[in-house]
Amino acid sequence: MPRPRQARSVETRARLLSAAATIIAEHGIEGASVDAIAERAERTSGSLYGQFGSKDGLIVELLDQSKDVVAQSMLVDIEAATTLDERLAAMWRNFAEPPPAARDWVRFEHEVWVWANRPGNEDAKARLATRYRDEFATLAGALDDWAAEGLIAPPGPVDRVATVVVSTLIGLEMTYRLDPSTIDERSVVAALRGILRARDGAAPLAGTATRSATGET
Amino acid sequence: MPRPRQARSVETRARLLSAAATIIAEHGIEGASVDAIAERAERTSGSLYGQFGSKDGLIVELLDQSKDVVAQSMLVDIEAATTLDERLAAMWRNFAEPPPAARDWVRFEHEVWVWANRPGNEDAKARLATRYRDEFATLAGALDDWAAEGLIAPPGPVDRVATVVVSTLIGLEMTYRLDPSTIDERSVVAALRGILRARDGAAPLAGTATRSATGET
DNA sequence: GTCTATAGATTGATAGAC
DNA sequence: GTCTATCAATCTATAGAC
Repeated sequence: MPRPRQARSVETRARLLSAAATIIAEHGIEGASVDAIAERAERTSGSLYGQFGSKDGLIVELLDQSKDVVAQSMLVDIEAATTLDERLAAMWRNFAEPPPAARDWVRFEHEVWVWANRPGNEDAKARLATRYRDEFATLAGALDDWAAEGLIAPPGPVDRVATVVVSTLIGLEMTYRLDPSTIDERSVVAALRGILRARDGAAPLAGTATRSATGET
Repeated sequence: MPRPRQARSVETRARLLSAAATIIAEHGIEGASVDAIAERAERTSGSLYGQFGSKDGLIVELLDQSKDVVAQSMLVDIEAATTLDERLAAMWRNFAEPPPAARDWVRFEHEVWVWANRPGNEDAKARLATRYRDEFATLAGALDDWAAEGLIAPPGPVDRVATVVVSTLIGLEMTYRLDPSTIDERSVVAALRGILRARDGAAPLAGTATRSATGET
Protein backbone atom coordinates (compact mmCIF):
# COMPACT_ATOMS: atom_id res chain seq x y z
CA MET A 1 0.00 0.00 0.00
CA PRO A 2 1.41 3.38 -0.95
CA ARG A 3 2.16 5.60 2.00
CA PRO A 4 1.80 9.23 1.11
CA ARG A 5 3.93 11.15 3.52
CA GLN A 6 3.72 14.59 2.10
CA ALA A 7 0.78 16.93 2.29
CA ARG A 8 0.80 17.37 -1.44
CA SER A 9 0.43 13.63 -1.87
CA VAL A 10 -2.57 13.50 0.44
CA GLU A 11 -4.21 16.32 -1.39
CA THR A 12 -3.51 14.73 -4.75
CA ARG A 13 -5.15 11.54 -3.58
CA ALA A 14 -8.23 13.37 -2.37
CA ARG A 15 -8.46 15.43 -5.53
CA LEU A 16 -8.21 12.37 -7.74
CA LEU A 17 -10.87 10.51 -5.78
CA SER A 18 -13.25 13.43 -5.84
CA ALA A 19 -12.70 14.04 -9.53
CA ALA A 20 -13.20 10.36 -10.29
CA ALA A 21 -16.47 10.23 -8.37
CA THR A 22 -17.86 13.18 -10.27
CA ILE A 23 -16.81 12.04 -13.71
CA ILE A 24 -17.88 8.45 -13.13
CA ALA A 25 -21.24 9.64 -11.85
CA GLU A 26 -21.73 11.38 -15.17
CA HIS A 27 -20.07 9.14 -17.73
CA GLY A 28 -19.81 5.77 -16.10
CA ILE A 29 -16.68 3.86 -15.19
CA GLU A 30 -15.56 2.97 -18.68
CA GLY A 31 -16.57 6.43 -19.86
CA ALA A 32 -14.32 8.09 -17.32
CA SER A 33 -10.86 8.05 -18.79
CA VAL A 34 -7.80 8.23 -16.61
CA ASP A 35 -6.71 11.38 -18.39
CA ALA A 36 -10.06 13.08 -17.86
CA ILE A 37 -9.99 12.26 -14.15
CA ALA A 38 -6.45 13.51 -13.75
CA GLU A 39 -7.19 16.69 -15.66
CA ARG A 40 -10.19 17.53 -13.50
CA ALA A 41 -8.05 16.94 -10.42
CA GLU A 42 -5.45 19.29 -11.93
CA ARG A 43 -2.94 16.51 -11.98
CA THR A 44 -1.71 14.09 -14.64
CA SER A 45 -2.35 10.43 -15.32
CA GLY A 46 1.13 9.58 -14.10
CA SER A 47 0.14 10.91 -10.71
CA LEU A 48 -2.93 8.69 -10.68
CA TYR A 49 -0.90 5.58 -11.38
CA GLY A 50 1.56 6.57 -8.72
CA GLN A 51 -1.25 6.77 -6.18
CA PHE A 52 -3.49 3.86 -7.10
CA GLY A 53 -1.48 1.61 -9.38
CA SER A 54 -4.30 1.22 -11.86
CA LYS A 55 -7.69 2.53 -12.78
CA ASP A 56 -9.36 -0.39 -11.01
CA GLY A 57 -7.33 0.37 -7.92
CA LEU A 58 -8.85 3.81 -7.84
CA ILE A 59 -12.36 2.43 -8.29
CA VAL A 60 -12.00 0.06 -5.37
CA GLU A 61 -10.69 2.83 -3.16
CA LEU A 62 -13.64 4.95 -4.24
CA LEU A 63 -16.02 2.12 -3.49
CA ASP A 64 -14.82 1.86 0.08
CA GLN A 65 -14.99 5.57 0.64
CA SER A 66 -18.52 6.07 -0.67
CA LYS A 67 -19.87 4.06 2.24
CA ASP A 68 -19.57 6.79 4.80
CA VAL A 69 -20.78 9.57 2.57
CA VAL A 70 -24.14 8.08 1.70
CA ALA A 71 -25.09 6.33 4.93
CA GLN A 72 -24.02 9.12 7.25
CA SER A 73 -26.19 11.67 5.57
CA MET A 74 -29.25 9.48 6.02
CA LEU A 75 -28.66 8.70 9.66
CA VAL A 76 -28.49 12.37 10.57
CA ASP A 77 -31.88 13.03 9.04
CA ILE A 78 -33.44 10.03 10.70
CA GLU A 79 -32.28 11.08 14.12
CA ALA A 80 -33.70 14.55 13.59
CA ALA A 81 -37.20 13.27 12.80
CA THR A 82 -39.62 12.55 15.61
CA THR A 83 -42.56 10.54 14.28
CA LEU A 84 -42.28 7.28 12.38
CA ASP A 85 -43.68 8.76 9.19
CA GLU A 86 -41.21 11.59 9.33
CA ARG A 87 -38.38 9.14 9.71
CA LEU A 88 -39.56 7.08 6.77
CA ALA A 89 -40.02 10.18 4.65
CA ALA A 90 -36.56 11.37 5.61
CA MET A 91 -35.09 8.05 4.50
CA TRP A 92 -36.84 8.31 1.17
CA ARG A 93 -35.79 11.89 0.57
CA ASN A 94 -32.19 10.95 1.16
CA PHE A 95 -32.47 8.48 -1.69
CA ALA A 96 -34.65 10.52 -4.02
CA GLU A 97 -33.15 13.96 -3.53
CA PRO A 98 -29.88 13.61 -1.66
CA PRO A 99 -28.05 16.75 -0.54
CA PRO A 100 -25.78 18.18 -3.24
CA ALA A 101 -22.67 16.86 -1.55
CA ALA A 102 -23.97 13.29 -1.76
CA ARG A 103 -25.61 13.49 -5.17
CA ASP A 104 -22.60 12.33 -7.14
CA TRP A 105 -22.06 9.47 -4.77
CA VAL A 106 -25.56 8.12 -5.25
CA ARG A 107 -25.07 8.05 -8.99
CA PHE A 108 -21.67 6.51 -8.48
CA GLU A 109 -23.29 3.72 -6.50
CA HIS A 110 -25.32 2.64 -9.49
CA GLU A 111 -22.30 2.68 -11.74
CA VAL A 112 -20.23 0.68 -9.34
CA TRP A 113 -23.01 -1.86 -8.77
CA VAL A 114 -23.25 -2.86 -12.42
CA TRP A 115 -19.50 -2.79 -12.73
CA ALA A 116 -18.93 -4.99 -9.70
CA ASN A 117 -21.50 -7.48 -10.92
CA ARG A 118 -19.67 -8.14 -14.14
CA PRO A 119 -17.38 -11.14 -14.45
CA GLY A 120 -13.82 -10.33 -13.52
CA ASN A 121 -14.69 -7.92 -10.73
CA GLU A 122 -15.52 -10.49 -8.08
CA ASP A 123 -13.23 -8.87 -5.57
CA ALA A 124 -15.00 -5.56 -5.84
CA LYS A 125 -18.33 -7.35 -5.72
CA ALA A 126 -17.48 -9.03 -2.45
CA ARG A 127 -16.29 -5.73 -1.06
CA LEU A 128 -19.48 -4.01 -2.10
CA ALA A 129 -21.59 -6.79 -0.60
CA THR A 130 -19.82 -6.36 2.72
CA ARG A 131 -20.41 -2.63 2.60
CA TYR A 132 -24.10 -3.15 1.96
CA ARG A 133 -24.37 -5.61 4.82
CA ASP A 134 -22.90 -3.03 7.15
CA GLU A 135 -25.49 -0.49 6.12
CA PHE A 136 -28.30 -3.00 6.54
CA ALA A 137 -27.05 -3.71 10.04
CA THR A 138 -27.08 -0.03 10.88
CA LEU A 139 -30.71 0.29 9.92
CA ALA A 140 -31.50 -2.93 11.75
CA GLY A 141 -30.35 -1.27 14.93
CA ALA A 142 -32.80 1.56 14.38
CA LEU A 143 -35.60 -0.85 13.60
CA ASP A 144 -34.94 -2.60 16.86
CA ASP A 145 -35.51 0.66 18.69
CA TRP A 146 -38.68 1.40 16.81
CA ALA A 147 -40.00 -2.04 17.56
CA ALA A 148 -39.20 -1.58 21.23
CA GLU A 149 -41.15 1.68 21.15
CA GLY A 150 -44.08 -0.19 19.69
CA LEU A 151 -44.05 1.81 16.47
CA ILE A 152 -43.58 -1.20 14.24
CA ALA A 153 -43.99 -4.96 14.37
CA PRO A 154 -41.46 -6.34 11.89
CA PRO A 155 -42.70 -9.57 10.30
CA GLY A 156 -39.33 -11.27 10.71
CA PRO A 157 -35.78 -10.81 11.98
CA VAL A 158 -34.84 -7.13 11.92
CA ASP A 159 -31.73 -7.87 9.87
CA ARG A 160 -33.85 -9.34 7.12
CA VAL A 161 -36.44 -6.61 7.29
CA ALA A 162 -33.77 -3.91 7.23
CA THR A 163 -32.29 -5.50 4.13
CA VAL A 164 -35.69 -5.48 2.48
CA VAL A 165 -36.30 -1.86 3.44
CA VAL A 166 -33.04 -0.57 2.01
CA SER A 167 -33.44 -2.67 -1.12
CA THR A 168 -36.92 -1.28 -1.57
CA LEU A 169 -35.62 2.26 -1.29
CA ILE A 170 -32.98 1.52 -3.90
CA GLY A 171 -35.53 0.14 -6.31
CA LEU A 172 -37.86 3.06 -5.76
CA GLU A 173 -35.04 5.48 -6.31
CA MET A 174 -34.24 3.87 -9.64
CA THR A 175 -37.79 4.24 -10.86
CA TYR A 176 -37.85 7.78 -9.52
CA ARG A 177 -34.64 8.61 -11.34
CA LEU A 178 -36.12 7.43 -14.61
CA ASP A 179 -39.30 9.45 -14.16
CA PRO A 180 -39.92 11.31 -10.90
CA SER A 181 -43.61 11.72 -11.64
CA THR A 182 -44.26 8.00 -11.16
CA ILE A 183 -43.32 7.98 -7.47
CA ASP A 184 -44.72 10.16 -4.72
CA GLU A 185 -43.59 10.34 -1.14
CA ARG A 186 -46.97 9.32 0.20
CA SER A 187 -46.87 6.01 -1.62
CA VAL A 188 -43.35 5.32 -0.47
CA VAL A 189 -44.16 5.96 3.16
CA ALA A 190 -47.25 3.79 2.89
CA ALA A 191 -45.18 0.98 1.40
CA LEU A 192 -42.54 1.22 4.11
CA ARG A 193 -45.25 1.21 6.77
CA GLY A 194 -46.63 -1.93 5.22
CA ILE A 195 -43.27 -3.66 5.12
CA LEU A 196 -42.57 -2.74 8.73
CA ARG A 197 -46.11 -3.48 9.87
CA ALA A 198 -46.40 -0.04 11.37
CA ARG A 199 -49.03 0.35 14.04
CA ASP A 200 -51.86 2.83 13.68
CA GLY A 201 -50.74 6.46 13.58
CA ALA A 202 -51.15 8.62 10.52
CA ALA A 203 -51.58 5.98 7.90
CA PRO A 204 -52.82 7.57 4.67
CA LEU A 205 -55.74 5.30 4.10
CA ALA A 206 -55.80 3.01 7.05
CA GLY A 207 -58.94 3.08 9.06
CA THR A 208 -59.30 3.95 12.65
CA ALA A 209 -56.57 4.56 15.08
CA THR A 210 -57.12 4.52 18.76
CA ARG A 211 -53.56 5.20 19.73
CA SER A 212 -50.40 3.40 20.48
CA ALA A 213 -50.85 0.98 23.28
CA THR A 214 -47.40 0.52 24.65
CA GLY A 215 -47.34 -2.66 26.64
CA GLU A 216 -49.40 -4.63 24.17
CA THR A 217 -48.10 -7.78 22.54
CA MET B 1 -40.56 -19.34 -48.07
CA PRO B 2 -40.77 -16.03 -49.94
CA ARG B 3 -38.13 -13.40 -50.29
CA PRO B 4 -34.97 -15.23 -49.37
CA ARG B 5 -32.99 -12.03 -49.39
CA GLN B 6 -35.24 -10.42 -46.88
CA ALA B 7 -35.26 -13.55 -44.80
CA ARG B 8 -31.50 -13.42 -44.51
CA SER B 9 -31.74 -9.81 -43.44
CA VAL B 10 -34.30 -10.64 -40.81
CA GLU B 11 -32.17 -13.42 -39.47
CA THR B 12 -29.10 -11.20 -39.40
CA ARG B 13 -30.99 -8.63 -37.41
CA ALA B 14 -32.18 -11.22 -34.92
CA ARG B 15 -28.74 -12.74 -34.58
CA LEU B 16 -27.13 -9.38 -33.95
CA LEU B 17 -29.72 -8.44 -31.35
CA SER B 18 -29.38 -11.71 -29.54
CA ALA B 19 -25.60 -11.58 -29.61
CA ALA B 20 -25.61 -8.01 -28.35
CA ALA B 21 -27.91 -8.84 -25.46
CA THR B 22 -25.64 -11.66 -24.34
CA ILE B 23 -22.40 -9.76 -24.62
CA ILE B 24 -23.79 -6.61 -23.04
CA ALA B 25 -25.21 -8.65 -20.18
CA GLU B 26 -21.71 -9.86 -19.48
CA HIS B 27 -19.45 -6.94 -20.30
CA GLY B 28 -21.68 -3.91 -20.25
CA ILE B 29 -22.55 -1.60 -23.09
CA GLU B 30 -19.18 0.06 -23.48
CA GLY B 31 -17.48 -3.26 -22.92
CA ALA B 32 -19.36 -4.85 -25.79
CA SER B 33 -17.49 -3.88 -28.93
CA VAL B 34 -19.21 -3.80 -32.27
CA ASP B 35 -16.77 -6.34 -33.61
CA ALA B 36 -17.35 -8.73 -30.72
CA ILE B 37 -21.10 -8.55 -31.21
CA ALA B 38 -20.83 -9.12 -34.95
CA GLU B 39 -18.46 -12.00 -34.48
CA ARG B 40 -20.75 -13.77 -32.04
CA ALA B 41 -23.62 -13.30 -34.50
CA GLU B 42 -21.41 -14.81 -37.20
CA ARG B 43 -21.61 -11.60 -39.18
CA THR B 44 -19.34 -8.58 -39.54
CA SER B 45 -19.42 -5.08 -38.16
CA GLY B 46 -20.41 -3.75 -41.58
CA SER B 47 -23.57 -5.79 -41.37
CA LEU B 48 -24.36 -4.28 -38.00
CA TYR B 49 -24.03 -0.75 -39.31
CA GLY B 50 -26.16 -1.66 -42.32
CA GLN B 51 -28.90 -2.82 -39.97
CA PHE B 52 -28.83 -0.32 -37.16
CA GLY B 53 -26.80 2.65 -38.39
CA SER B 54 -24.80 2.88 -35.20
CA LYS B 55 -24.06 1.09 -31.98
CA ASP B 56 -26.53 3.26 -30.11
CA GLY B 57 -29.15 2.42 -32.72
CA LEU B 58 -28.76 -1.21 -31.84
CA ILE B 59 -29.02 -0.52 -28.13
CA VAL B 60 -32.28 1.35 -28.53
CA GLU B 61 -33.73 -1.44 -30.63
CA LEU B 62 -32.62 -3.89 -27.96
CA LEU B 63 -34.20 -1.75 -25.28
CA ASP B 64 -37.57 -1.88 -26.98
CA GLN B 65 -37.40 -5.59 -27.54
CA SER B 66 -36.47 -6.56 -24.01
CA LYS B 67 -39.85 -5.37 -22.81
CA ASP B 68 -41.76 -8.38 -24.01
CA VAL B 69 -39.18 -10.91 -22.96
CA VAL B 70 -39.07 -10.01 -19.29
CA ALA B 71 -42.68 -9.07 -18.60
CA GLN B 72 -44.21 -11.94 -20.52
CA SER B 73 -42.32 -14.54 -18.59
CA MET B 74 -43.58 -13.14 -15.32
CA LEU B 75 -47.21 -12.91 -16.35
CA VAL B 76 -47.32 -16.55 -17.33
CA ASP B 77 -46.13 -17.63 -13.91
CA ILE B 78 -48.54 -15.35 -12.13
CA GLU B 79 -51.52 -16.72 -14.01
CA ALA B 80 -50.47 -20.24 -13.16
CA ALA B 81 -50.41 -19.59 -9.43
CA THR B 82 -53.59 -19.88 -7.41
CA THR B 83 -53.10 -18.32 -4.00
CA LEU B 84 -51.87 -14.81 -3.36
CA ASP B 85 -48.66 -15.95 -1.73
CA GLU B 86 -47.91 -18.20 -4.65
CA ARG B 87 -48.39 -15.34 -7.03
CA LEU B 88 -46.12 -13.08 -5.03
CA ALA B 89 -43.49 -15.78 -4.77
CA ALA B 90 -43.74 -16.40 -8.51
CA MET B 91 -43.13 -12.72 -9.17
CA TRP B 92 -40.07 -12.74 -6.98
CA ARG B 93 -38.64 -15.86 -8.51
CA ASN B 94 -38.94 -14.33 -11.93
CA PHE B 95 -36.70 -11.53 -10.77
CA ALA B 96 -34.30 -13.52 -8.62
CA GLU B 97 -33.91 -16.62 -10.75
CA PRO B 98 -35.39 -15.96 -14.16
CA PRO B 99 -35.63 -18.81 -16.66
CA PRO B 100 -32.45 -19.27 -18.68
CA ALA B 101 -33.97 -17.64 -21.74
CA ALA B 102 -34.64 -14.43 -19.82
CA ARG B 103 -31.51 -14.36 -17.70
CA ASP B 104 -29.42 -12.30 -20.10
CA TRP B 105 -32.25 -9.85 -20.48
CA VAL B 106 -32.48 -9.16 -16.78
CA ARG B 107 -28.80 -8.35 -16.65
CA PHE B 108 -29.17 -6.28 -19.77
CA GLU B 109 -31.86 -4.25 -18.02
CA HIS B 110 -29.41 -3.09 -15.39
CA GLU B 111 -26.83 -2.15 -17.97
CA VAL B 112 -29.31 -0.21 -20.03
CA TRP B 113 -30.72 1.58 -16.99
CA VAL B 114 -27.41 3.13 -16.00
CA TRP B 115 -26.61 3.87 -19.61
CA ALA B 116 -29.93 5.57 -20.27
CA ASN B 117 -29.55 7.67 -17.13
CA ARG B 118 -26.32 9.21 -18.29
CA PRO B 119 -26.35 12.62 -19.94
CA GLY B 120 -26.62 12.39 -23.69
CA ASN B 121 -28.98 9.43 -23.70
CA GLU B 122 -32.17 11.29 -22.87
CA ASP B 123 -34.01 9.75 -25.78
CA ALA B 124 -33.30 6.26 -24.59
CA LYS B 125 -34.18 7.28 -21.06
CA ALA B 126 -37.61 8.52 -22.13
CA ARG B 127 -38.14 5.34 -24.07
CA LEU B 128 -37.18 3.21 -21.11
CA ALA B 129 -39.46 5.21 -18.83
CA THR B 130 -42.37 4.58 -21.17
CA ARG B 131 -41.59 0.90 -21.21
CA TYR B 132 -41.55 0.76 -17.44
CA ARG B 133 -44.84 2.58 -17.23
CA ASP B 134 -46.40 -0.01 -19.48
CA GLU B 135 -45.22 -2.79 -17.23
CA PHE B 136 -46.50 -1.03 -14.15
CA ALA B 137 -49.87 -0.69 -15.82
CA THR B 138 -49.97 -4.39 -16.59
CA LEU B 139 -49.43 -5.29 -12.96
CA ALA B 140 -51.94 -2.64 -11.93
CA GLY B 141 -54.55 -4.58 -13.87
CA ALA B 142 -53.75 -7.70 -11.91
CA LEU B 143 -53.84 -5.82 -8.62
CA ASP B 144 -57.30 -4.56 -9.50
CA ASP B 145 -58.48 -8.13 -9.83
CA TRP B 146 -56.90 -9.17 -6.57
CA ALA B 147 -58.50 -6.25 -4.81
CA ALA B 148 -61.88 -7.17 -6.28
CA GLU B 149 -61.38 -10.69 -4.96
CA GLY B 150 -60.73 -9.24 -1.54
CA LEU B 151 -57.21 -10.60 -1.38
CA ILE B 152 -55.58 -7.23 -0.93
CA ALA B 153 -56.52 -3.70 0.09
CA PRO B 154 -54.04 -1.42 -1.71
CA PRO B 155 -53.32 1.71 0.33
CA GLY B 156 -53.64 3.98 -2.71
CA PRO B 157 -54.29 4.04 -6.46
CA VAL B 158 -53.40 0.70 -7.99
CA ASP B 159 -51.15 2.38 -10.54
CA ARG B 160 -49.05 3.84 -7.77
CA VAL B 161 -49.00 0.66 -5.77
CA ALA B 162 -48.05 -1.39 -8.82
CA THR B 163 -45.17 0.98 -9.47
CA VAL B 164 -44.00 0.56 -5.91
CA VAL B 165 -44.27 -3.22 -6.10
CA VAL B 166 -42.21 -3.56 -9.26
CA SER B 167 -39.64 -1.09 -7.99
CA THR B 168 -39.37 -3.04 -4.77
CA LEU B 169 -38.76 -6.24 -6.70
CA ILE B 170 -36.04 -4.53 -8.72
CA GLY B 171 -34.29 -3.32 -5.59
CA LEU B 172 -34.55 -6.70 -3.93
CA GLU B 173 -33.16 -8.35 -7.02
CA MET B 174 -30.14 -6.06 -6.95
CA THR B 175 -29.33 -6.92 -3.36
CA TYR B 176 -29.94 -10.58 -4.13
CA ARG B 177 -27.58 -10.40 -7.10
CA LEU B 178 -24.85 -8.99 -4.92
CA ASP B 179 -25.28 -11.65 -2.26
CA PRO B 180 -28.13 -14.16 -2.51
CA SER B 181 -27.80 -15.16 1.12
CA THR B 182 -29.11 -11.79 2.31
CA ILE B 183 -32.58 -12.21 0.80
CA ASP B 184 -34.99 -15.07 1.31
CA GLU B 185 -38.29 -15.66 -0.39
CA ARG B 186 -40.22 -15.60 2.85
CA SER B 187 -39.12 -12.06 3.62
CA VAL B 188 -39.92 -10.89 0.14
CA VAL B 189 -43.43 -12.32 0.22
CA ALA B 190 -43.99 -10.79 3.65
CA ALA B 191 -42.86 -7.41 2.36
CA LEU B 192 -45.11 -7.59 -0.69
CA ARG B 193 -48.03 -8.59 1.51
CA GLY B 194 -47.34 -5.57 3.65
CA ILE B 195 -47.17 -3.21 0.70
CA LEU B 196 -50.39 -4.59 -0.73
CA ARG B 197 -52.14 -4.80 2.65
CA ALA B 198 -52.91 -8.44 2.08
CA ARG B 199 -55.87 -9.79 3.99
CA ASP B 200 -56.30 -12.87 6.10
CA GLY B 201 -53.32 -14.94 7.04
CA ALA B 202 -51.35 -12.98 9.55
CA ALA B 203 -52.79 -9.58 8.82
CA PRO B 204 -56.44 -8.71 9.50
CA LEU B 205 -55.87 -5.38 7.75
CA ALA B 206 -58.54 -2.95 8.78
CA GLY B 207 -58.21 -3.76 12.42
CA THR B 208 -55.68 -1.90 14.43
CA ALA B 209 -53.14 -4.48 15.39
CA THR B 210 -51.52 -6.92 13.04
CA ARG B 211 -50.83 -10.15 14.73
CA SER B 212 -47.14 -10.65 15.19
CA ALA B 213 -46.17 -14.09 13.98
CA THR B 214 -42.71 -13.81 15.39
CA GLY B 215 -41.59 -13.88 18.92
CA GLU B 216 -41.54 -10.55 20.59
CA THR B 217 -38.52 -8.38 20.92
C1' DG C 1 5.34 11.80 -5.98
C1' DT C 2 4.54 14.01 -10.13
C1' DC C 3 5.71 15.25 -14.61
C1' DT C 4 6.27 14.57 -20.03
C1' DA C 5 6.13 11.60 -23.72
C1' DT C 6 4.78 7.70 -25.82
C1' DA C 7 3.96 2.81 -26.57
C1' DG C 8 0.57 -0.68 -27.79
C1' DA C 9 -3.96 -2.10 -28.21
C1' DT C 10 -8.78 -1.32 -29.13
C1' DT C 11 -12.55 1.32 -30.34
C1' DG C 12 -16.71 3.21 -33.40
C1' DA C 13 -17.38 4.17 -37.84
C1' DT C 14 -16.74 4.65 -43.15
C1' DA C 15 -15.68 3.42 -48.20
C1' DG C 16 -16.24 0.64 -51.87
C1' DA C 17 -16.65 -4.06 -53.99
C1' DC C 18 -20.07 -7.54 -54.78
C1' DG D 1 -27.33 -6.35 -47.13
C1' DT D 2 -23.07 -7.98 -46.26
C1' DC D 3 -18.17 -8.21 -46.74
C1' DT D 4 -13.10 -6.58 -46.57
C1' DA D 5 -10.05 -3.19 -45.40
C1' DT D 6 -8.87 0.65 -42.98
C1' DC D 7 -8.81 5.18 -40.63
C1' DA D 8 -8.70 8.43 -36.89
C1' DA D 9 -9.54 8.78 -32.22
C1' DT D 10 -9.13 7.16 -27.74
C1' DC D 11 -7.88 4.20 -24.25
C1' DT D 12 -4.78 2.09 -20.21
C1' DA D 13 -0.44 1.78 -18.84
C1' DT D 14 4.76 2.40 -18.77
C1' DA D 15 9.55 4.73 -18.96
C1' DG D 16 12.50 7.96 -17.44
C1' DA D 17 13.57 12.83 -15.95
C1' DC D 18 13.27 15.70 -11.90
